[in-house]
Amino acid sequence: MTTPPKRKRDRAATRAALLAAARARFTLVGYDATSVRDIARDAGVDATLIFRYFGSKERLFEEASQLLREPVDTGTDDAPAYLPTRLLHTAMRQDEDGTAGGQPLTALLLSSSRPQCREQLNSQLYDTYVRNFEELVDLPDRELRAELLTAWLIGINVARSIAHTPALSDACVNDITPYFEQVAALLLGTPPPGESSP
Amino acid sequence: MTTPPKRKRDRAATRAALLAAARARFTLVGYDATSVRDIARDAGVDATLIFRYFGSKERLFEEASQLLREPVDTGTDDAPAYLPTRLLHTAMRQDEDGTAGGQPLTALLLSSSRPQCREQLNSQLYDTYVRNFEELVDLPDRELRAELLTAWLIGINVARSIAHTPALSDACVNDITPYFEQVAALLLGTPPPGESSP
Amino acid sequence: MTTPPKRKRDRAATRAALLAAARARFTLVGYDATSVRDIARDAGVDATLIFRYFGSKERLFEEASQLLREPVDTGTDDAPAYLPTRLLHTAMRQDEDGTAGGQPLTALLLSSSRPQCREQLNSQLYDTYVRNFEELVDLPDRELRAELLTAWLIGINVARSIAHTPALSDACVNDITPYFEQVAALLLGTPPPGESSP
Amino acid sequence: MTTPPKRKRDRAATRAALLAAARARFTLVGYDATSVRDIARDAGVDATLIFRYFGSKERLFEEASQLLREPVDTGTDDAPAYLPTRLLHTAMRQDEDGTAGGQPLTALLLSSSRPQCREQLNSQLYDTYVRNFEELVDLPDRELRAELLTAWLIGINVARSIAHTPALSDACVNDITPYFEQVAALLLGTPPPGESSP
DNA sequence: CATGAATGAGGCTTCATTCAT
DNA sequence: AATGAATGAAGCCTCATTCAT
Repeated sequence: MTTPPKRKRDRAATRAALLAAARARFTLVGYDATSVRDIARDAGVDATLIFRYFGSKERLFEEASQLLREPVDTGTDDAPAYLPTRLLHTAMRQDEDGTAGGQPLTALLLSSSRPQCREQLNSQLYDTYVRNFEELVDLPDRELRAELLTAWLIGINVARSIAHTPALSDACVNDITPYFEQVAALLLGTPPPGESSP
Repeated sequence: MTTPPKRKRDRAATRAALLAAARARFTLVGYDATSVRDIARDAGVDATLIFRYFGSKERLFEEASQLLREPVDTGTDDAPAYLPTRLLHTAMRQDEDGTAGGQPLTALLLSSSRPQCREQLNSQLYDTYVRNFEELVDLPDRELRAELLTAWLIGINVARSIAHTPALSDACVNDITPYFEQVAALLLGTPPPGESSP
Repeated sequence: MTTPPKRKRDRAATRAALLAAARARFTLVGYDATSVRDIARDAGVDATLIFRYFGSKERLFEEASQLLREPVDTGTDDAPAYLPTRLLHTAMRQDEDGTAGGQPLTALLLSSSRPQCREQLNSQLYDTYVRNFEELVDLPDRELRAELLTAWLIGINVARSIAHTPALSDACVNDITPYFEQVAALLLGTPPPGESSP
Repeated sequence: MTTPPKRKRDRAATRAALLAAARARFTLVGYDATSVRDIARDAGVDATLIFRYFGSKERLFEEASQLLREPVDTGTDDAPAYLPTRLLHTAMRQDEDGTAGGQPLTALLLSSSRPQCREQLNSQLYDTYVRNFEELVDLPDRELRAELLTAWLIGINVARSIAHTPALSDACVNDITPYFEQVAALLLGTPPPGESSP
């Protein structure tokens, strides 16, 4: 790519650069191990601007880790059978962005020494995954089943972005989809989207 | 007796106390958020002794997370069908220990900002879980299937010890075992241990 | 009309607004605790204009505290017996101005960490009070007597604008005048203005 | 004096040195204009020790400015006529300590941009001076009379330690006592301690 | 051997000030 | 002429670590 020599005097661009750099760092090493100077250096600007634009490192983190708050189109009106698959894509979205994009889930996990992050992680997991899965279940142990499937998405994320286990790191969404759909059907008690078998 | 009232620990006991305190703290909040003074206070000794006995916080962490690595009896000679269930117990062991015991996986995850931890996490996951699962598979995508099941164990651990999702946090191993055995059978292509269905 | 809705101040008005805002802030919390952005916000203009118009915060302060220094009509030609009373009015003038006016003495006191302020405070005290009192005295210890009376005016000012002691804060000049005239007469060795006794 | 080459590894001595240095600086230029590094340099120790021994700059200030809290022997049982004189000594105590001692009143005044300091100043003034004066008065305007005399002590302090007016700065307590006793008698309506006239 | 005083590096944050638009 | 983006210095504070005692 053609890196511009210096992006200057552009509020929106600087803010975005800081946010991107923060997302990348936070996703890579978490909150504590990231210094505001690191972020600023990556963004190519002065560290003071973080406070100008975000108020504090903490608020920058909140904003950077809340990308997942994109409403997660929970299936407008197509068959609910495809909802699990769509959430799998959400949890693995990192691929499309490239590494620099930053997976909010990873960032939150790596920053979980902070109590606020644990809370945010918990509520975000519920809103994004558990709640949606739960609505599909019509069996005993609804909550447990939903959380078990959510846990799997968490684990897939960890394996890929933190532990870097080889097979899962190399796999793309389509490689995993058939397995996921089978297990989702089993846990939630729903029929799989098609009749495909891996 | 002539010994002063304040108990005078011998070298081994002090070392062990420090190690235990370190393990507990690292499991709770990870490397960065744990200070040597925290550990020393928990152990009831002076912080300097950490450097005397371990050289540095870093080496204390290495040793503490080594200790966390127990050989995991990989199924001595009983039916291999029970191996997944045994590894589920390993991943959920936290309950029996109480919080202070320290879940190796949790500690490593919370400290994953450190590159060494990632490597250790990766190799430990492989040795403990992936390798064992892999040996049970006799289908294409052996590695991927093994890692997918491992990812689930990771996720269950995270959901319980970090995110604290309600249903999974309250569940005990026996609540989860039936689901796990079904999914394991599905992913690994092995018959479930009994004919039980949840 | 073609002028944009946001009022476009002319140079003089902006300068005056900054000066007024500066005077008020400096009087309230002194030099160190006042930031240029505070002043600019109060004046409703951009902080840069402070540097454009005054060069630096320091020079703004100098000018603002110069403005505070009004010539103090040292008794044109009426009976000198009324001079102390007039100076009491000067020292308590804050009431008439309202808070925003800025009491020179208070501003200088609160900014006395700066050496320049101390000098200015010293010379201003001399010019305004000590010198005038001294000329009334025809006894030994002229200077000391004049300074003792000046010190009282300082203390009254501090009690009212900084320490906020209740009775003195609520009192108006007329409540204090009789006491002051008695003490002034005693210290300066002059007859009191009238024969009034409190 | 024979400055010790280096006072080392002595908790009490280091703490005392820091406190003395802090008192001096705070008395000289107030809270804002004093940096912890300044204090530490004056004390000849590392700035970190301020946090080790006092917790924060703020708590160091509180401790340093509370010296006046020495109970101020409010006249055990001798004639109350001597109380004003004793309080004059308190307000001028700086002489005995030398400049380095630090007058808490001065420190509080120079730090009055901080709201906490204003409160502390107010309550300390009341406890030390106003309340004691008030008890001597048996006339109307008790509170006002007491505050007026207190204001004078404040002003004398300011004139000597901040404004440095020449005559008052050179004077010692005995030079001022006769004037003070006369004025105190006048304001409080009490007979002067002896029959002395200046 | 053990205690704890001392240190230096680095973290977050705010401020006055300059420079491009 | 005026706005506000950018900067560098400095401030408070915490941490791991070393050094006397």
